[in-house]
Amino acid sequence: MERVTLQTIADRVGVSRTTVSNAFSRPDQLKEELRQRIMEVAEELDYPGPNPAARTLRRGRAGVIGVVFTEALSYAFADSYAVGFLRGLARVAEQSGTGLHLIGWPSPGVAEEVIGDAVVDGFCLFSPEGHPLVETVLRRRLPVVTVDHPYVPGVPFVGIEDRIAAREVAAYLLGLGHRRIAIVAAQPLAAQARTEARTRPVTEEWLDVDLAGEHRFGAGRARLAGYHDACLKAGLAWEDVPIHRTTNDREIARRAAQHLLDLRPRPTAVIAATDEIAFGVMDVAAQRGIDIPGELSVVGFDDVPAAEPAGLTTVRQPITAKGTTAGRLLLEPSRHDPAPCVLMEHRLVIRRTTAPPGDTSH
Amino acid sequence: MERVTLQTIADRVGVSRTTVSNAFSRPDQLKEELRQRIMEVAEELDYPGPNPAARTLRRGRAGVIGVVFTEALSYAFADSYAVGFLRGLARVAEQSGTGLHLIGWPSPGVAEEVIGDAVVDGFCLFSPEGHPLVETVLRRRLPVVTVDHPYVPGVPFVGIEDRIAAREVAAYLLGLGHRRIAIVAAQPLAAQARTEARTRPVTEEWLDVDLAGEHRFGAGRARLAGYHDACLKAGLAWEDVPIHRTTNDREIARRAAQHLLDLRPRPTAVIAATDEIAFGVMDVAAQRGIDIPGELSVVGFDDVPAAEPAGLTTVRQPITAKGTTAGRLLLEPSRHDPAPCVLMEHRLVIRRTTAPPGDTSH
DNA sequence: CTAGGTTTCTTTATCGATTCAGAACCACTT
DNA sequence: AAGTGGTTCTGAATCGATAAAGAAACCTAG
Repeated sequence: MERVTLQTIADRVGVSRTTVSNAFSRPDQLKEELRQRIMEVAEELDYPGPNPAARTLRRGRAGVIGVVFTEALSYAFADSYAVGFLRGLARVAEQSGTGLHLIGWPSPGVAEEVIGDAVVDGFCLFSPEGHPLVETVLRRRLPVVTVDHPYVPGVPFVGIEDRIAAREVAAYLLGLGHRRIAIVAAQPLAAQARTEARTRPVTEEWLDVDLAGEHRFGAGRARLAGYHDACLKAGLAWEDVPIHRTTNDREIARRAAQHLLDLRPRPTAVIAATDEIAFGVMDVAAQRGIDIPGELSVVGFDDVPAAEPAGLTTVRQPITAKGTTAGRLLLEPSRHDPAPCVLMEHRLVIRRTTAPPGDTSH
Repeated sequence: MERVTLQTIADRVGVSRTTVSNAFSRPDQLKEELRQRIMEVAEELDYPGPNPAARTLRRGRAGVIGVVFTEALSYAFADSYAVGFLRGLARVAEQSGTGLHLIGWPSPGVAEEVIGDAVVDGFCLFSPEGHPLVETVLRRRLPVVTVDHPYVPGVPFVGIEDRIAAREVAAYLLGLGHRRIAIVAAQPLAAQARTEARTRPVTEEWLDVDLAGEHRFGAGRARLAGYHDACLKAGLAWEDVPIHRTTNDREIARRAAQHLLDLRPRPTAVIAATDEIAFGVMDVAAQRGIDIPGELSVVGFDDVPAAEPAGLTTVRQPITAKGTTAGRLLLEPSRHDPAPCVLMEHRLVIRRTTAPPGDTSH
């Protein structure tokens, strides 16, 4: 049996293809009676409706936006920060009848092809710090918005002032009196691939935080720069601050935490570059019977939903609002001339995982 | 400036359009030297790569599957059960280079159009209990897999034995000695729309649980039927069991919980049809200073990630595995003849929110 | 030196719709 | 009778690529 198309129906009813097309897409363009007849025949022939690919090709509009993650999607769905962002993005997309096409980066090469083949009207790049996919996406010459670094000239941007926020949270710990502070940085997979294995001390290259315009680098790096600023100001030698890096994943972060809590003397505080990582640190502390905040203070970053019940001191940023803003930037028809660069608010939220350094006799 | 297509490049280089196409899609079909030259010209003309819509039209394959939710996406992303499912689905999709097109149902009418226009090779219907979108999706005549009810004849299905599992969890509570049990059922929005406002006693119609083949109805209904079975067996009059229904949303569930905890005598146990709802009940209990499990036992269903830290007694079902299974069913090339109906394992997980009825003097 | 096989590129025929300009018809006015 | 304006429908052109088959050039071996 041949495939049923508009033409099949047109022939059967005895009208032109155009008229059948109108019956589906512009019912007001033809007599109700004829439309009825066409619909009946369509039903009879089991016509599945106008082919979306053909329609998209002709119209030049897909009604879908692509959301590109730089890690595997299965990771992204485990990360409440990413999910919160999607929530916001979905809200505005749905309202305008726009679909969401999610693209992850499970392994090098796969996503490149998917991006090239994605039938979309624009892309949202989620936290693509230094990732090769950025290039792939830009080559499509479609509207793009970047979320959370890097700032690409000419491309709309949504983020927060990571460096400043990081400075605040580190300053808060220092203000409590902590001096033996350890850092768990979130280094994106892409950067990691370029250097060595995980959970090893951060390389100088990646750690060269003394740079202007950190927006051109990742959020991870910007936060690190902020921690650095605060330490410097408090008179702490940056060389004395142990730093480990890890992916933004609770389980993987645990490994880094093991190393840091093995240090002697043990740090009295750990700064985690994300909440997810902070949870990993707390897991290990709990497992070893280290009291938080009595023996160890922990701070995170992001204020994901689970942070509140966990009592985690962290930096709140408007996760969902980032999504809605990014969505609006992408869907707005107006051509912004200087690409907008939206910097959202953040706030230090003090909960129960931080206290002045206490019992540290180890 | 005119748009750049394969033809533009072909003309400029002086070869046929097909050759340029091959340069992009089948590099082995032409001399490396020529390919280089074509790529150079493409670069020069700022060609964004072969148009995906045109490509899809010609190839007849999109490399994308649609995932249809029956609520707004912004809700779905707040529901860890849905997110867990997506995680599993994403895993298998990514491995085969398949994209994910998410479609929600923010308000009647919008999704229908999006579904009709979705450039996909198949659909995964997520828990579409009695939802009108099922029809819309089926009309596309593409491969479909249904997750969690209803069972549509001829359509592959993935789920668990909701009724049996629900029976178990209710029987457990009854076994502990509870007699004043209240139920918070999860009624899908679609069914709700057909009846009245939320948080009112379930209508007889929806509640007519005494039916064979509950697979044809929703998971919500199947679970209710299971609770019913257990009560009946324990000699509890079904009429005496207060039931409220609500959406699967923590916040909305709180309202239902308010009503139930206002009852005098107050129930000693609450059966929630999902964990998310159970959390809502626990929120209200905490807010009113009702001790769990001392004064009130609570059980959920699903065992979402947050259930463990919360100590919630619940029914575990393989959330992520459901996603991978659904994905495989959809991506597998083989035509299953009798549509497969995969029933996965479940298990009652007893934690800290349940105990024999204790202090109930109110 | 030629039959047969490769490699490399071209030609022709779609994929399935939408757009846009215009034809045919109708009812009314002047 | 001719002009005006609307509705309803048609035909041709187009969206941007890929598939399949064929032609030309180039090897290779007998």
